[in-house]
Amino acid sequence: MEVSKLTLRRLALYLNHLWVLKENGIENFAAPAIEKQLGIHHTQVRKDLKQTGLIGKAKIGHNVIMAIESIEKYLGWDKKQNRFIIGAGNLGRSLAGYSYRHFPGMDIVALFDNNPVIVGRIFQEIPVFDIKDLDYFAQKLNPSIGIITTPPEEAQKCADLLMASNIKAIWNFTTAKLNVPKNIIVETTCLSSSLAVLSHKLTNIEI
Amino acid sequence: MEVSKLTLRRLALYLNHLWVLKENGIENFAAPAIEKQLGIHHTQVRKDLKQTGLIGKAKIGHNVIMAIESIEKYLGWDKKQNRFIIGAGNLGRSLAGYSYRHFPGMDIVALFDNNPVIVGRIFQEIPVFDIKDLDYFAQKLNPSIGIITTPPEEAQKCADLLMASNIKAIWNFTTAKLNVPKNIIVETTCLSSSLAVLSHKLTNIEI
DNA sequence: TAGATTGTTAATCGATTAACAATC
DNA sequence: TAGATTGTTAATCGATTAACAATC
Repeated sequence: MEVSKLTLRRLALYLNHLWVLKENGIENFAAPAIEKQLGIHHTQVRKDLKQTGLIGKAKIGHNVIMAIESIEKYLGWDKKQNRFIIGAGNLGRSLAGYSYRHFPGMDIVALFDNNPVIVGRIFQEIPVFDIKDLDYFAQKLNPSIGIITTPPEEAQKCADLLMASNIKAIWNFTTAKLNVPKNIIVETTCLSSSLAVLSHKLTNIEI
Repeated sequence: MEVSKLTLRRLALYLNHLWVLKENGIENFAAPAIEKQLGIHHTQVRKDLKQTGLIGKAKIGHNVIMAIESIEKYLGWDKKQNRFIIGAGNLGRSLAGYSYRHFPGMDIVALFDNNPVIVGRIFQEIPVFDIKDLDYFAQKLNPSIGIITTPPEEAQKCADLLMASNIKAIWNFTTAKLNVPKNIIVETTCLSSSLAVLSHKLTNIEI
């Protein structure tokens, strides 16, 4: 059966938490403790972990390190994968800087831009190449994901370029709706959606 | 009854789409067309719009401009509200640059940072102030939302400062779990959650 | 042992989709 | 008028929570 999107999102949250536990040298964790700390029901936590193949021990719970490995493997974050970012503006540069710590398996190897002032520069140790050379570098580095952080007007053109270079997954940070064939995976992160939730709560609390 | 978070998120998506229609001078739109373009079921679209008070006309649908106004009002995006960003790194600078076009009602009036190299500079026409002066500017500008874009280790400290300056809503872009009293509204945007969905799909399609 | 935690099944809850009469 | 679209109610679907026996 298809795993739920919501489970996948929660797995990322567990990981964030487990890394902190690991850093603090904590060996085991239990679902009821996660419920307290992250506000996710303990039964839900167990079901989510089970999806990744994890089996706990009664009274003890789960081993932190084994759980991290299991979740990372399940998400495909256990092996290095090259990623490209299209659009070397502030958002692109910001994502280029996310370290293994927060995005394991997320190795940005190149930024691309069409602005000659930016092309050739280096941000967070990642070089900015000319968008015209995307295909050349794609052949060389074989990236699995292309991340689009351009203005929305450029997004479709960038998606087309990525697909032409045989990239199968796109992480879209623009508001544009991308037109792609069914075999291409697109995940759109719309920041204004999150703001909508916050804003609405705020206006209603003030009444 | 409480409106669903999912409805609020979708309302932001409709807005993105409606702005484009408005720019193209289109007067009316219908739910079945939205379904085609955004992949959201037409019954769902009508229910969501109805939440904001919109009533359509059979055979015609809804007026684009009226719908935009209704959704913006519902989300509290119809009136100017000052916002502060804590953390003037790339992500903070990026958000500072979001225009009214994508984030109406989202007026960033100040960035704050503790890095003396950055304090005093201006990004996207927004000045960076010293975090020590947060309270002074909060009294002056009365911001409704504080946006945290610092490293996760600093996030709780920033949240405490925001609350001390009487800010009631926090948009948290870090992986840290913030400890706040119930009357404070927190919305956490976890970028790695979206990546998790994409990554998992990618690993499974390759099998 | 006693009791905390596990995994699983059943019950509940909420969200999405289907069906359909009303309407412009 | 005919037919596209509306709003609403009912049916379905899926996700969350409750209950509980098993276990370490």
